[in-house]
Amino acid sequence: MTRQRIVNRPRGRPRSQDADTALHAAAIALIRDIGYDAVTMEGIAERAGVGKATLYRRFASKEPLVVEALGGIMRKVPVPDTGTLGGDVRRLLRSTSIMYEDPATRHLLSGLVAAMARNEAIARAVRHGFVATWRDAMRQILARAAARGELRRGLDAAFATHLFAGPLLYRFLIDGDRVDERFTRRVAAVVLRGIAL
Amino acid sequence: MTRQRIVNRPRGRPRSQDADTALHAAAIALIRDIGYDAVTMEGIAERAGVGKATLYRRFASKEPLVVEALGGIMRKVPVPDTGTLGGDVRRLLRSTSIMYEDPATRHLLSGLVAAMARNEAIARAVRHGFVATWRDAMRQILARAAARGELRRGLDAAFATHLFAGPLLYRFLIDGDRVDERFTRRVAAVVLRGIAL
Amino acid sequence: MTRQRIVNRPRGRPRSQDADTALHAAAIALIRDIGYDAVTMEGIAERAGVGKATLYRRFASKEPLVVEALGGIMRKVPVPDTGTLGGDVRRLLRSTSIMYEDPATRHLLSGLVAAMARNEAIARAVRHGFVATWRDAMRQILARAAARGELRRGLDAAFATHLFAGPLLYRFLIDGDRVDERFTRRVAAVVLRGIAL
Amino acid sequence: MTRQRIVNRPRGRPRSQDADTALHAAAIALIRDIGYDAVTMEGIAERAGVGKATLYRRFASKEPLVVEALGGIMRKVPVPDTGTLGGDVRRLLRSTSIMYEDPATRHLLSGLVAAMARNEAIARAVRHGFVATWRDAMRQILARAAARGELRRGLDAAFATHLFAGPLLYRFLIDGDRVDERFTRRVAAVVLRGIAL
DNA sequence: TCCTAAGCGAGACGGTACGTCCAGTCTTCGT
DNA sequence: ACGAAGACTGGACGTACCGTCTCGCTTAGGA
Repeated sequence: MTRQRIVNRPRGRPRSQDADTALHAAAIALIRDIGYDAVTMEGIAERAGVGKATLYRRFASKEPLVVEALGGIMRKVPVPDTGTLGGDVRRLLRSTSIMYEDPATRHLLSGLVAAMARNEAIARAVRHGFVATWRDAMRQILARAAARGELRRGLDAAFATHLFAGPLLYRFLIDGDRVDERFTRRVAAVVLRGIAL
Repeated sequence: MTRQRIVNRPRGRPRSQDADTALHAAAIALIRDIGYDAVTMEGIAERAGVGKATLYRRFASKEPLVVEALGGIMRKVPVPDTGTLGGDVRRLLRSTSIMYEDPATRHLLSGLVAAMARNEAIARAVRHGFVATWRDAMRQILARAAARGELRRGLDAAFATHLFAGPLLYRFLIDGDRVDERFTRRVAAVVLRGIAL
Repeated sequence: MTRQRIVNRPRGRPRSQDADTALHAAAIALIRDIGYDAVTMEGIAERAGVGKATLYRRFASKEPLVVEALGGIMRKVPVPDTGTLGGDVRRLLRSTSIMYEDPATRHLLSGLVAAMARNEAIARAVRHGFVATWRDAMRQILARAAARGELRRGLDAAFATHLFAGPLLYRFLIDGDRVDERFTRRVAAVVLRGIAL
Repeated sequence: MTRQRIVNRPRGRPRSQDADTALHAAAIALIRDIGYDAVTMEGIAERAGVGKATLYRRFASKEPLVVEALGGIMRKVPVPDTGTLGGDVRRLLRSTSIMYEDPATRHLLSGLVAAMARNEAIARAVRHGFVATWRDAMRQILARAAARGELRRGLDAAFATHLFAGPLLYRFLIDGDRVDERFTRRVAAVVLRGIAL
């Protein structure tokens, strides 16, 4: 007896991978060139050399497109392992702040936060992507510190994320200031002292 | 010789105060009803029963209008004075979180953050308004605590604002979770310990 | 054991000459349902259960398809032979007018004239089809009348067609009125008198 | 006592006469350049230098626009008065045929007939415009001929229109042939004989 | 009491982008 | 090799807003 087909075998011409790639690239390029808000679906399609129908077949609006496009850019948060809690936290905050600092991604991020604030689907996607990744990194750092006896066990990683990442977000988003190393070190120092044994 | 004009004495029919009021009200109402992004200048003018020219004579775009309209709503952050640093901070955070919680202002705030992220003029207005007010409240609290000897003098109020308000912002904006009293108390406790003498 | 598929049998190759039939039927049906202009190639293909490529392999546009589809409908103009010129003409005009009157073909005909007016290929096809047939019928009638001595020999059949069929066309196309028997009789009477010996 | 306002005083900015003129001109020009069917609303608006909204505010589709635009072109059918019925008819038919012949209006006319065949509103407009004018011309000619005793009184002008204009229409629309003077003279001769006293 | 300037609501203006639909072509899978 | 399914680019559709510009009409202060 032959194995049963999984399900829903696609019929007709399959979707072009090239079109996806071109759309992602066009979206990123346009956001950098003219800013998130000035980007239009029409402009993306044209820049990508893709018909509007093809674009709309994939993305109902520009937000999901941008989320997907950004996925390839800010996917990785390297989990540091310096041997000490303080070293790990400082390095994690710093690598995050560098992302904020990068003029290339700067506008993308603020635009993305804007989109999250208004669109629940975007918000969910980001939460399950970058945000979850960050929190997991924090969880590992805390777990190792606990294993070394630097910290009590069971400290809430989500709460630690709020404490460490919140100040950076505030400075970036509300103040519009640079999130430099001096700032991340001060945040790390104060919060680490606050959550110490 | 004729009397010198003081300055730019207005000529012609003065601007209607009613129109301003109606525009503010219409903007707020529409944001609550259909969301910040779906609000259009056209819609505001119609809802306010005001000509579009009248609207554009006052506001170049919807952001300044919304900022002004919101000014009347989130003007006051009462500066608590409980006699202890901890009490003051807990009360300040709590009153802030209540604003986040209020379903009435919730959408307004996220929409405003969205606007800040994309529009420098809005960002400036908000920074010089609500944000500055909050930081001043923090400054007073810290000063009183220092005067009581609870805290060292000269602690950076802006930095304290990042530490206290940042986690709330993160939770509100990124997680989309309720900013309840338990959360504000935990933030207050950790950060106070971190900045303690 | 191979189970027999009840429904949703995947339609593959066995459809060759059925496709033509289905396309004709779909075209006719759609013209009646939604009108000539609202008919699209896409709609015809879908209604016929035929791929668009299959459709385009047969017809470059909807006009040739419609012409071919209509061929089966308005193929025959019976050449009357009543024994007198007047009888023949009256019968020919009447049978033509009945075609105009038929609510089923009415829209098809006006749509076809519309297509002729704009598309030379359609025009040629119709001229070599229905129009030529009609003129030949007229030629036979005139020839028999001449043989009977009712009419001079060599009367131009094309011109007679203009004289007899033109008024019907005008009434049908321009006035949008019914082309009833009273009308065809009056036309026959006047024109016959005009071309009499 | 002051006179009452008539009615419905217009409010807001009045519609621009320039836009109307530009739209008419653009429609005519485009039909001549690329043919009736290839003309799009978008193209008309662009050629006229007019916003699409302005165009759609005036015309729901291109047919009414074309009808209106053509109104200015084929308004006049000069009613001939040569002193004899034959002279009048020959002149009327000839001036009509010249309109058919004019390469400028040729496409317009066939496109218009196409539109009539499919759109009742267009058909009505044309019937009450050009068609009615032509029939009235015919009526005057017949009346003068009757007054001169050349013809019996009360001959149906509409029917005469069918007889005279129908053959021209058929030749123009179905055959696609030139409607030259020889043809119009032959038609005039036969039909006049057919309706003679 | 008029005059003049700037206000007012209404709505048309030239534009841009929207999201949908269809044209005509191309690609994959299954028969 | 053919046929269905459905992807592809391209472009018009008709709508909604943008920000500007007339309209006819207040509404004030100054002459």
